[in-house]
Amino acid sequence: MIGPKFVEMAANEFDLRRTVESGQIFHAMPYGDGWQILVDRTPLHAEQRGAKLRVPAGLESLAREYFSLHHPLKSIYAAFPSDPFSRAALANCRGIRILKQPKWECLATFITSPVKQISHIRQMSFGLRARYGEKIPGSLVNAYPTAARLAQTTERELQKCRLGFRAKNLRATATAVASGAIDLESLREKPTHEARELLCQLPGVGRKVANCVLLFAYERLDTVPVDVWIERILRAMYQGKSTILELERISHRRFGRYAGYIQQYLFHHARVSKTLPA
DNA sequence: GACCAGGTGCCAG
DNA sequence: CTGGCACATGGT
Repeated sequence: MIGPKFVEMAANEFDLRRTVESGQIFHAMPYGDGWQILVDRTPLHAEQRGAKLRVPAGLESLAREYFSLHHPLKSIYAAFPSDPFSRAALANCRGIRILKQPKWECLATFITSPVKQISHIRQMSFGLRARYGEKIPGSLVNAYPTAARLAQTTERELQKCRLGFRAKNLRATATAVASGAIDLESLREKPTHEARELLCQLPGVGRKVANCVLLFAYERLDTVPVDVWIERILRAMYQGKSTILELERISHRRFGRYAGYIQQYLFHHARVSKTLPA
């Protein structure tokens, strides 16, 4: 590709394509032999060749942090359960890493996610970016709109991005963030349960969305967001009638401190293979 | 045209 | 605390 000089970095136990297609982010663009991912306001063009990752010179540390190249994948693999479905998930999803996402973008995106397929979440993200996001030179997509910008819109305006009943929640939460009623940065230093409690006070944020934000933006790798897929998987794995909350607790206890990672592999494997545990 | 999608909030029992 | 339902939109 023409453009800035590329440098190679070591990236063992990393699968770029699987990672960006695993339902964590919704705006990665295929580009050249790799992907362009707008990380906050920095377009990150990454290509993978085996255990090497090629990124533009100067963006190595951004790439290391965003792709979480410091996570101990070998230890995480070792924590996987030994049932056939979990082994198959590991075999087929090896190399997926939990990204470190910008906090507001992650929160806002998952507020738009309830009862939507991943392709629809992608469409809403692109719509919001195109209408309200800052243009970034060299980027295929606009930045995710700031909370302040979305706080200025009206619900009717937001509906043009086809958000449906999510528009009201997104606008209200944008207002809470923009006004300082909640400080997303300060959640970083709080225990997970306290951070979750604060997030759940926001309109449109329940336990599942809060857990996605904790896992994908706050590096709480033991957090398990239980959506319809994970619910079906866990019900099959641990037969017996349990509430969603109980399923979350069971998996947290059984999977351990990387439960969120294991959850992500089970989720992605179930989706791509269209199978559930026997 | 029913049915479902990375849920949440609210209400009845 | 638990189960049931509405909520917008788009794709099989």
